[in-house]
Amino acid sequence: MAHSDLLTVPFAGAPIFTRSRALRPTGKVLPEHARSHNRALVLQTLYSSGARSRADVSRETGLTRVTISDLVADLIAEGLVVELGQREAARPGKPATLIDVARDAFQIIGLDLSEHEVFRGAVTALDGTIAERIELARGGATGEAAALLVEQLVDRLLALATIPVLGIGVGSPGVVDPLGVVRSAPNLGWVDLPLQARLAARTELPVHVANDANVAILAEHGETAPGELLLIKVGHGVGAGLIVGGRPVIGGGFAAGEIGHVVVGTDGGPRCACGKDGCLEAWVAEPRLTAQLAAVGASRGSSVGAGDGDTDAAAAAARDEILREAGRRLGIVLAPVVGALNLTEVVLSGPADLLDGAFHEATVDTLRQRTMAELNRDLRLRMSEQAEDIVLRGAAVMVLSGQLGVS
Amino acid sequence: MAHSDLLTVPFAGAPIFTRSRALRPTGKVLPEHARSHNRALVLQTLYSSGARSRADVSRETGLTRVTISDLVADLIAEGLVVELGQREAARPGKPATLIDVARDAFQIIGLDLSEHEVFRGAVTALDGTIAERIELARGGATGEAAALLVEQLVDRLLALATIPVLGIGVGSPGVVDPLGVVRSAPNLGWVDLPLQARLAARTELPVHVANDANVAILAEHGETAPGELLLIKVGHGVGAGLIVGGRPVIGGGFAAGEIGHVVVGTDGGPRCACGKDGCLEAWVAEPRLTAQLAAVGASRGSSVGAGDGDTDAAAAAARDEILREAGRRLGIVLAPVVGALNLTEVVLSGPADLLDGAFHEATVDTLRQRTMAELNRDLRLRMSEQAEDIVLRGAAVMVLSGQLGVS
DNA sequence: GTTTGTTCGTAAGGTTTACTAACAAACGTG
DNA sequence: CACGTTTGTTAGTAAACCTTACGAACAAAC
Repeated sequence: MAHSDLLTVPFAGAPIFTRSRALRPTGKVLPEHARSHNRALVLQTLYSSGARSRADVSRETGLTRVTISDLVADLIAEGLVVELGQREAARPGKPATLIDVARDAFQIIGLDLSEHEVFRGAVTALDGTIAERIELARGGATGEAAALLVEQLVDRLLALATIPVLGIGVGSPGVVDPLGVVRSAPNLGWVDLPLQARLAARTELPVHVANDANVAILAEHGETAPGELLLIKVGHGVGAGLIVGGRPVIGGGFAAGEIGHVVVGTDGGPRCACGKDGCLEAWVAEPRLTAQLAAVGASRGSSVGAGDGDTDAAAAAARDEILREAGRRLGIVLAPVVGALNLTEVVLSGPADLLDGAFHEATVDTLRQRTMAELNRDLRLRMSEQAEDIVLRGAAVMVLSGQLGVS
Repeated sequence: MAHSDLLTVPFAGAPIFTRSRALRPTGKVLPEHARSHNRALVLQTLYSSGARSRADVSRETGLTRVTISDLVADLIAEGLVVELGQREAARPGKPATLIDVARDAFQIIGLDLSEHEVFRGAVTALDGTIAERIELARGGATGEAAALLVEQLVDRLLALATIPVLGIGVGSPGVVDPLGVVRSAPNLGWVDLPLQARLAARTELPVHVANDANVAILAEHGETAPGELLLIKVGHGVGAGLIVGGRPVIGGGFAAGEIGHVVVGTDGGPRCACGKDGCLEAWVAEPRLTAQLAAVGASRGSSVGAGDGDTDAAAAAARDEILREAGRRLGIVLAPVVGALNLTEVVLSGPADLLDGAFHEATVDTLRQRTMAELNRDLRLRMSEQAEDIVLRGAAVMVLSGQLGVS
């Protein structure tokens, strides 16, 4: 009973439910809402499975061919789906007319405001492929100046779009509420900035704004789609995005994933900018790591120099030790989260040259040592393969998901 | 747009969503499913608001009076709702006919298998009020013997029920999957025990089985119903129940909340039965605490003795220190979870004489010290008011929720 | 005592939605 | 070339909720 994920089916004596359904029905549901859901289901099916016939979609969704035809007619009329002509394959019966999401009819604009020095933006295809890219040096701008910079970035991206834009997705640092108000972003000096409303008013397009890590996890989730996923985003700060039960976690105060200032361990640690000792961010944020590495002389990137072998080896060992300790600290903080949520997959996103070696290993080892082995046997910790575009691509997914019900 | 919690509404150019909707539509939705949802909505409204007229329900739900009348007619025919006669109040207009959930027409059977020495069970009213109660000494029974004991308990409870039984709810220790198979419960020696199926076949009633802490949190959630809630259940072991985004968290391996064997801090700790040092359970499980308290001579419960004042005061101080340290350890483990999920409410369940003083204070203090103050300002940590019946009452809620869509 | 306005619950009819049944078109196969 | 298969559409039906309308019952005002 797949639909029980979405609707309660509360007959006395009815089959037992999966417990994934809503505990409290929140409002009425009309037949037209069911139709909207089925529309999204069709788009979802086409988007993830590629070009199909109406009959194929019917078989995959369980809806009848008639209903699919009807839904598809609406979608074609709206320009969201296109007919691609007849299927080539040699099969008995009337040849199928292939249909697909109108992948080339819309572009998406994505913004990544999470980096310290630059605001990044891109025009992408529906699948997240980046067509155009702009970086705008922030130059330390904060408050209204930073907001104006964002608007300028959007304007320039819109000018680069060659076809209609489906919507704008923004990954911002800080705490962002569901209405797209940046409640608090210390680095940018934003407090209660109605970014969604500002951009929507300016562009007259659908705009979605969310926390950068929560946006990034959408890019990751689009690929494998497990029910439980945690993404750790290491950059100027440390943030997390969470998907639990297949849904993004927002948090009671809209601050889910703000894990950077949780204290690690019980043995002190470096003094953090927030005043506490041993915050996760004080251990593993990028600036701190690079500074530490520089201090031991193992320069980041290529450590090739004129030094002799011994020095090189010693430097490499010192470098590994620093990264291993940082990875260990991340594992210490994650262990309770992994245990409590019984997570199956954790993804690391950030500079690969820092995270992808000793750091990664230490985090895995620490997680395994500090959680119950039998329960978390199939826990996977991996590096994100999305590199620096993860927020931009996640922003595209956010728009796609929000506007079409597709991911 | 309250319905967007349950159904996607994916028009291009449609209003911005709350992000609480499903990311991936999981299956088709038919009008009849909408009807089921609305049925549950009516029951929910009546259950939580008490006796109302059809017109009242119409106003509260947003459905028309006609539709409510139709749904209520069905529910009355099935015996789930009853008419109570006319409203007394002096108001203009035709007097309303009050209707309510048939609170006296069904009982629920709840089982709590989480205690070490006894299996507890109860016959409750729909609201969780306990009508009859049975405790069965386990006597160290494990495996099939323990399963037979559960069946015996159910039989005896069914015999005590005076009216039809809506269903059976079971809170079991260990890992329980959504189909009610106890995947693993070391204390009871259960591995892949299909408890739900066995009891359902034996009684021909709807049966719901879940982990004890996940059941307990339903009892707590019924009262305040915030979106995010964490319950820590301290007993022979330590377990947690989680509600995130209004939904119970199950976990990728169905082991969400199994936090007892997560290692606390970075300074070692007592050796745990699982072989690791410093597991949460080794710090704060009830047997360990009582043993420690006994060792310093501050006997649990009344510490009144023949000793002089100084000794008493010293013993009390030692006792407080033990509890404070345990509470601190709990706070250390919870801080990352609270931070990552941005939880608003944490509930402690267990022996109040252990948890409700220094322990509680230390946990709160530690949580505040180790998380970001601004984000978790409105975090509340409180003792459960449900005492020992929390699992039994949660089991009733689980049945109510599963069978009627009501909580 | 009558009138007026309000409220309740129901009845009738319409719209939306997805279903079943049936069919024409188009193709491969024997 | 006849036949079976597959596709997509047409036609009709059932379910679910809506709007509109109405009788019944009551309070308040006259």
